[in-house]
Amino acid sequence: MESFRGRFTNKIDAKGRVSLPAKFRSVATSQGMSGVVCFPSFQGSFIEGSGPRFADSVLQMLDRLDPFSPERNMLASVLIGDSAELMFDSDGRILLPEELRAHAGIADEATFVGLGEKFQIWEPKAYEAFRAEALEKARAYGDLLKSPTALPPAGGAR
Amino acid sequence: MESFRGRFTNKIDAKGRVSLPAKFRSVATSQGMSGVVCFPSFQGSFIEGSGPRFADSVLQMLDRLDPFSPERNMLASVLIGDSAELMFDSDGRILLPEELRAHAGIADEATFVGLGEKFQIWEPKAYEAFRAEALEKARAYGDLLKSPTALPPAGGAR
DNA sequence: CGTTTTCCCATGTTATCCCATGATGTCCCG
DNA sequence: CGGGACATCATGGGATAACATGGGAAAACG
Repeated sequence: MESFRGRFTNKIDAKGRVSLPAKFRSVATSQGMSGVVCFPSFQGSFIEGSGPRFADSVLQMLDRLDPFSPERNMLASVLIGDSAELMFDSDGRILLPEELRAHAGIADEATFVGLGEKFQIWEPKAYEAFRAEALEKARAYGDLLKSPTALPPAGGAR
Repeated sequence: MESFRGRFTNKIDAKGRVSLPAKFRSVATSQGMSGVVCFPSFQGSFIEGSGPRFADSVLQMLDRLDPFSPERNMLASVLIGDSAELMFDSDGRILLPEELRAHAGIADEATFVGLGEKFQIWEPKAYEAFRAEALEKARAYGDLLKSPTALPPAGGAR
């Protein structure tokens, strides 16, 4: 099962187009969609994106909440209301909506970060800062890596 | 169950290509992947690599965390975002990304070290130095290796 | 109509394929 | 036991394809 992996920084042209990294494109395509689903993160200034599979599971997660609860409404308005289905053109590019770009503070370059089932789109420098912090915290969170099915011996991340 | 074993030093050509040792190649292939997954170690200046089995176990571990939790986000950024899927070409070579090479200080030669479920890629001289130290430490750590048939099952994975 | 989006083509760069070479290792047969 | 004959492997280089990127023209939209 393919997943989004790796980090790529691409340019945004005058028309607002940006190449979705070829590898991401093939993941989305393998899930049966000639595009990706994107929405603003509610945790920071970046964009969350995924193929149809994860997008569907988000819907399922929402359905587990009380349909009229304020929590569900809030989450749904961001995860669904603010989301966009971005189909890639014949050259594999997508058009990032102004709103999403503004949310992430993206001007003329965008960094795509693969995270497994989903990926994120960042303003390059902002990601650089986030990553530095993540690298540090990762050590602290390392304990999570040792859980149940345990990673093979020499443990990947300590 | 095959595992990565042995040490090999190969040259990197002008295009950045390097032969994955044939034995490593067959391990990856036996796990169903015509390539390997590599990422910068956050413990030192070398590259970590593995076949799909180990890589998938990392993905599964991440899937046990809530999809939007900061923990998952940070771990995935480091473990997946910084990793690269390197498929070998028809001659069994991989193309080491500039970033990984820089992290390991690799110029025109790379040393592959098998470690069982995963392997590492080092700048030859750097590995030489590490190995000398490892040999010494191994003496002290030797006690940690308990016989599998020893009485108390030493509880879980560490 | 004017604006935005989509399609199509051009270009430079990078990655991939394909073939050649030499070195090493393996196997078989005398 | 020795000596090829042959496979495997690492390595180099030229040719080809894939990719990111820019721009013009057609099409859709309001």
